[in-house]
Amino acid sequence: MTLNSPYIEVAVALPVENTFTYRVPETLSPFVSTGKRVLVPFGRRRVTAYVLSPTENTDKYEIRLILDVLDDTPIFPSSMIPFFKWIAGYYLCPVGEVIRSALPRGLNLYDFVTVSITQAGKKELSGDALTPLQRDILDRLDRGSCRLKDLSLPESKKNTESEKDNPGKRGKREKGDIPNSLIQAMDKQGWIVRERSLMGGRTKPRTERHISLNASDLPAEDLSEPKKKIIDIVKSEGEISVRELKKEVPTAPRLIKSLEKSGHISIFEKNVYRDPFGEPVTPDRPLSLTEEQEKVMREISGTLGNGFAAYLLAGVTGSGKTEVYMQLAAEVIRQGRSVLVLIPEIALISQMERRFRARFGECIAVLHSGLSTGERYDQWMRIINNEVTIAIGARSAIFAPFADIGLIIVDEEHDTSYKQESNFTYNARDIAVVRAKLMDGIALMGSATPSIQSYHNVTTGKFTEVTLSRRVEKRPLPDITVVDLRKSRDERGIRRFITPELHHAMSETFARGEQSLIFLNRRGFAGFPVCAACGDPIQCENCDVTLTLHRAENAYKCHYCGFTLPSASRCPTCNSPSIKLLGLGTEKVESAIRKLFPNARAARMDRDTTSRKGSVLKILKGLRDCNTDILVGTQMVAKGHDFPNITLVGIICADLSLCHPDFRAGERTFQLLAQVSGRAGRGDVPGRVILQTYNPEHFSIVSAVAQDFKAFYNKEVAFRKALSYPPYSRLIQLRISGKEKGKTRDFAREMGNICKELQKSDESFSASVQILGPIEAPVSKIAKRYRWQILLKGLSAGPLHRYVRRMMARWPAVFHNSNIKVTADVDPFFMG
DNA sequence: AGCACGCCGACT
DNA sequence: GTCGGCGTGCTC
Repeated sequence: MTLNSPYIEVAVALPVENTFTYRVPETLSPFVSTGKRVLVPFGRRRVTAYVLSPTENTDKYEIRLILDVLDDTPIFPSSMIPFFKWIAGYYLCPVGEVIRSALPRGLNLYDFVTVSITQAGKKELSGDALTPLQRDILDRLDRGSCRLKDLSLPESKKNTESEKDNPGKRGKREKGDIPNSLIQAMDKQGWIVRERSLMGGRTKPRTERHISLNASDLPAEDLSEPKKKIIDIVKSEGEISVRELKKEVPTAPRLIKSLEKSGHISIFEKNVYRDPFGEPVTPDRPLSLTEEQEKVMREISGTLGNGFAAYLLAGVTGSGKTEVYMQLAAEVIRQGRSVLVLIPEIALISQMERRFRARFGECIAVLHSGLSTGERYDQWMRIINNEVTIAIGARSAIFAPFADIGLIIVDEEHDTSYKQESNFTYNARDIAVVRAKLMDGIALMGSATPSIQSYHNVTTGKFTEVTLSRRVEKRPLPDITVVDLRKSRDERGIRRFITPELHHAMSETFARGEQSLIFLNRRGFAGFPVCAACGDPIQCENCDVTLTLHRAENAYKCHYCGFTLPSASRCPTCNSPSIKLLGLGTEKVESAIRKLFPNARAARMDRDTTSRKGSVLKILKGLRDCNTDILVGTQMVAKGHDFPNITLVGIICADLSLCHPDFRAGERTFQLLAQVSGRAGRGDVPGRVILQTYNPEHFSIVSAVAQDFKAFYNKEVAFRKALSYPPYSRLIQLRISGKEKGKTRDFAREMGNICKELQKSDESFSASVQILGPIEAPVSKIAKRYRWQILLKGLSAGPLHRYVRRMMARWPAVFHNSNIKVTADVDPFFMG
């Protein structure tokens, strides 16, 4: 596309609200188009910006020229711009930030400052007119120039190391920042110079050396045998990479040089895609559908191509949702449009990707956090270059740069990993519906345990419900037994959490040669270590939480910031050596099971055992090959994996997720229990579930036991309505955090006053916006930052969002304060 | 995000 | 009296 106006509207890749107008010099004009990145002067820096559209000069500003065009082809289609703008508006985030987070990492160029020493500075080093800090800086620069940002780092590193030696910690070491004024002064003195240069753009296409035969057909007779072989291969292949060639002729890299010299072949670099796929899969064909599947297919495919529609596919585990997804996808592709499939983060190596690849072959891109930056970039470019029609991935795949999308599938739509918690917070499930709407496509959300939000959308007519209520091959649902943990309260040791009922069931299962899955939603060994002498819990230095003992690592660990304390430590309060280990985690359960079943092969699956790449696959393989009899795990085991030989599921304590200070605790508990239970008996053998709980009469647990979603929904929704929580209201949480306890508290209170003031100032706000707080966050300190929060509740999204936008516009400094951070979390998930 | 400008406390 | 801290505001 060529621009007919020399002016363009861009969004800079910085947290800046506005968009900006630049002029394109004639020389660059043919290369600029919507969706490309350009380098622009911004203030006294150069930054990367995204071209949004051509525009007119408004004469309001002095318009500057763009410096360069950074892309050969657009890196996002212009049809995505309304989507980006919608997200920016809804999630109260600058559009440049939205685009930056959507694109592959490591593409952008940015200015940075390097500092180097001058001759005058070197002379000064030998004198004695310097302060120690100045001397230190010049001394380091004398050994080599460095980035301004890195200047303060090496020394503080030394400090931490020396301080690590003595266990008497509590050292207050801030990151030894060097004041900018000092650098400025030294620049003035002429001891140092500062320069700006561009950095970044490290993510690039990978190239590989290829060879091809030259047109002039030179005789190959008098060549050596290996050289002849190379010529033969290139003759039949046409063009081949040196890497491939090496497999046939190991000495090829040396030989091709002389072949090039003699004019037989030419060598050149060619862009290649990095291959993120694991082992190849064997192709399959569409299965014939059950009557139920057929009905769902007919209902949805009948509306394909007729504009926007949203469906909630409520399908029990094992009811064959994936087959429906695939056949719908095939239909959409036949209509010439693309398909987007979102899956929960944890199921990266899920069956979904394998099954889609088996059906659709090479026309699939994958986008998930397991990819390297380069692989991610390549997958992105395959989509941009129209080489694929389907993209599968975790939440960030919602930004896959297809120009036209006919169908967006969100599998396990209730899953909390669709909510992004860092950077700008979005919910991929929610914006999937938005993107489908903007594209006139179809959003299809599937789950065995739908979220309250989505089911509510069904009752209001926003979504259409379609159901798969029967398991394929008519496997029966598992039989669930509830064990009241209050009755085993007086037991000691292992018996307290592995009740006789569970123990008995496990023995039987093991004796029959079948597998058991033991679920506990907490990792580590003991989650509540307490000093036996003074009774104080062992707490994290940086966070307001109790540490968890991890036996395998011989350390107490903080699950929020990663802080560790050697397990041999004494009580930090009273220095007593005896620490009682209360609470339990998967590690303790695993060791108890090894004691109870010395002959069984036990394994554990949680964040600690799966941190290394490939370890999940290994654990799953152990199960599949029946090399594991008992698997202990956290919620990781509840998600998306097929365990065909498991006939018993044991839930150690169903209540753990119930006691969070969060209105969604019941919903999460129900989903987790229903999902874990669904893991039992997927093979030919019916499953059995032992569910241990302290609250056998809690409705989340009762309905999970009955596998009755509707019963749960009706109770839960009544409670939400009574307290006016979502889906009967909208929430925005303002999070306030700072390093100083008192200042953070004062700031939060001040902020609360601002909120109230704004609310009173406008009648539309006083009627529609409620302010709860400020209160100290349930976890009052994380990573040395004190946390407060204000919850804003509105009966509808419009006024609530307008209210916060007004606040951000009127008190911008409040949101861009250097010491105290305020962020707005739209539709918060975790209230902690 | 950076970077400049502008206003108050502890130093010559 | 100035130096230098950081709160506030702007970048087409």
